[in-house]
Amino acid sequence: MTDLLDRARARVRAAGGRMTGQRRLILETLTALPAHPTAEEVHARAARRDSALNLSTVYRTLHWLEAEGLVEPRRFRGHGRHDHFDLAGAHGQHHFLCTKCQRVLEFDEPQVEAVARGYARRHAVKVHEASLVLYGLCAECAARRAPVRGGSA
Amino acid sequence: MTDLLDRARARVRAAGGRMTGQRRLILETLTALPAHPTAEEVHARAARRDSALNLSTVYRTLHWLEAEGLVEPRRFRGHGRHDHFDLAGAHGQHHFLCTKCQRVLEFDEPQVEAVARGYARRHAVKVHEASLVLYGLCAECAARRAPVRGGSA
DNA sequence: AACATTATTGCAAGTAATTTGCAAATAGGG
DNA sequence: CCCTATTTGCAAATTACTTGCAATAATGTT
Ligand SMILES: [Mn+2]
Ligand SMILES: [Mn+2]
Ligand SMILES: [Zn+2]
Ligand SMILES: [Zn+2]
Repeated sequence: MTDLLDRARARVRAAGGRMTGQRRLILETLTALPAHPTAEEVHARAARRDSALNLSTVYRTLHWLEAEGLVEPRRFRGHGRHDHFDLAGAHGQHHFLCTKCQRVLEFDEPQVEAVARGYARRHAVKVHEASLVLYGLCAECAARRAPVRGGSA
Repeated sequence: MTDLLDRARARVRAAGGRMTGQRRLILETLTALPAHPTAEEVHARAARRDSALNLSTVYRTLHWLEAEGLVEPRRFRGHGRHDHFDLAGAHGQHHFLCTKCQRVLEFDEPQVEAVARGYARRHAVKVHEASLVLYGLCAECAARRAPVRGGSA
């Protein structure tokens, strides 16, 4: 978990940048929070430790982490127009999104990488990342919608 | 292609709605345009035939089509924060996005549906749609970046 | 340890891409 | 042709960031 902080520290130095208290705090917050938090969520949680932390600093840090490949931004249908930020490597790479309750579940699936490699070879392109999103009904919503055979009427 | 217009007409009637000239125009524009146009692009093209058409009408129609399952909204990294709208069924279901030139290529890949079915069974969820996005360098950008073995120096 | 240098931050104002309220327009049934 | 609920055009509002700038503060230097 401090692995992220270490990697970030290395990138900062390599670029002649500075490891500030805000960056440290945001990095720690990112590892403490559940998957794909929004900038607001990162800010709200981090502000519990430093109430002076500004939301724009959170955005700037998130974008810097994205440029360094340590964080991956995501957008989900039905979640308004805000971005979500996932720590690269942590949690699953793919997502299942319930179109009824908007719940987002993460998962990994090696087969997807195989599909990506196949596409890359056939089209002479390089693929650095593959992201699969499945849309449907989660177990609970599916059960509530198709209530046992025979219905409740 | 008028297939879309017919399906739309059916949904309109079913909901006690009206098939206006604007809706007809937007539907025709959608089938005439290349894949995943933005609302602005749909508006610009449709306005060539009806300069009074308002952008908000385009948005309203696009969202109505989305609710009817005839159009699927997409967001791509590196494309600012605007939405793109794909006709359901037309073009490929999956996308390759060049992170250098931002080009977006569409493709189909049956294996992805297989992955989706597997996930659905193992997690007791229903999957209605699967969307794979590959990020990398397109053939041209890859060639320009890795210029033959030996380099140009 | 104090200094100098310049990356980073906080704050406020600005922007892009929609979204919404509302009065005027009109599709379609009678 | 009328009626009237559905749509539209227009303008104002909103969301989710993004940016300019003066004040701060992290690091290398003395
Ligand atoms: Mn969300
Ligand atoms: Mn675009
Ligand atoms: Zn659900
Ligand atoms: Zn390219």
